[in-house]
Amino acid sequence: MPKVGMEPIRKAALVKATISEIGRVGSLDVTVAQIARRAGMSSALAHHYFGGKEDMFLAAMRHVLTLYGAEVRGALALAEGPHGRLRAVLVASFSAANFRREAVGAWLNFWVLAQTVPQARRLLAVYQRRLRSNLLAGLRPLAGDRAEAIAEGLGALIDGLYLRAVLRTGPADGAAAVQVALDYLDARLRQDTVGGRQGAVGVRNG
Amino acid sequence: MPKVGMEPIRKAALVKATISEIGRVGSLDVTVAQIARRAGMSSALAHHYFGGKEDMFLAAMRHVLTLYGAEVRGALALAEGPHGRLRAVLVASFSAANFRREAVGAWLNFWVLAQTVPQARRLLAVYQRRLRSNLLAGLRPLAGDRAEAIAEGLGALIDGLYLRAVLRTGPADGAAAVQVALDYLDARLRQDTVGGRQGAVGVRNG
DNA sequence: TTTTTTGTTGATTGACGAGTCAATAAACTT
DNA sequence: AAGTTTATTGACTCGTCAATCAACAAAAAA
Repeated sequence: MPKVGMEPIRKAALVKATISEIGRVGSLDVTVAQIARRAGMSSALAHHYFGGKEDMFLAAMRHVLTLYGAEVRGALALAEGPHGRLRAVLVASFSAANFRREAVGAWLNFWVLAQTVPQARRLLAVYQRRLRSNLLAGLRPLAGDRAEAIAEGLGALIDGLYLRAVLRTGPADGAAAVQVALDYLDARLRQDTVGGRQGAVGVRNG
Repeated sequence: MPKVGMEPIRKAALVKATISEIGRVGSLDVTVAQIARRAGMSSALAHHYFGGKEDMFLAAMRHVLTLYGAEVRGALALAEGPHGRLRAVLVASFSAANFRREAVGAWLNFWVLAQTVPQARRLLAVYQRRLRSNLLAGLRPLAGDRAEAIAEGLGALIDGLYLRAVLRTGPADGAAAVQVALDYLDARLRQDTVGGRQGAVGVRNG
């Protein structure tokens, strides 16, 4: 059977299997054997192609991140104007592909991984920077110097919506999540046009 | 040495040690031996007082949740008016005690646990319901029928801010988090008073 | 055709960890 | 004093799993 040029195919299969298994089990407590089996090969082969389990995790994370990045870029290419670009980022973030249970579960566990594995932390930092920069690009023309603050809140809100999707029992509702994010955005931008400084909730005292 | 009435003391020590170790290691991959050692006893004794590792996790989770609930209740007792109550919930959520690295790290891992352990999921659901209800109590007088939507967003935002605190290297800045949440609140409430239906970002087309 | 490179796996190793048990001892009861 | 309950641990069992290895097979290069 040994055909040649298997390496990329097997690696890709392992990456996919890693994400699947993490999503299925709901934690990083997946064995290499489990992953390998789902990818249709022996555990020894998995070890052959990747240095070890951690490398598989990192490769899986990179893959999820790459897919996400590609989707955002694609949506951004078609978007017009600051509003359109912001919408695009949000829609892509909660697209069916990125917001499905499996991916979200994997995402949560990457967060856990990032607490201890510097490589993972770096990858997550890359994602955050990219998200922030994408948001800022759309926000600056609309909110000026308040763009930074809005972007920070919006970024956190997106992460929070992901987090909450993990717990929901049914299938994740991307459209609803987008709506929540858009409502936030709408409110913050409107706030700017109104122009008052004093917050209705007493923002500055306390 | 065997004094009598040790049970509650040992259990409490184990619960605290569990939280500490999860926070320190950054994952649920803590051994019973580690927890027991930090609590100053043998692993056999830990097994004696708790049925198993999972029970320790759940007890730890319950404890964190209890502390959080107590802090919120305390803050709420002093608060006046809807604005004050909302502020109180936010300030308590990001108080030094609840927002310290250790607790936040534990929190993240409870989320992971909730993916597979029904008990854990139920506990988390309790927290979410309570938070939601606290927020709604403050929001309804201020935002009427839009309270639900605002509460949902605010809840997700809070969770997201927790999530992001996990990744930050320095000490968590609770005051900054509160500010972000208040800005959100301020914007959403103001939005109401302005009264327009059509979103500035094109909220309804999609 | 020999050699080398690439693909592939079953079997094994070595470590680690959850949970159990038997044994010891202090305190409380009768 | 004898018996019972509570506290406590070292040692052990049993399972699991990451990682390695030796061996085999096919393709490519020499």
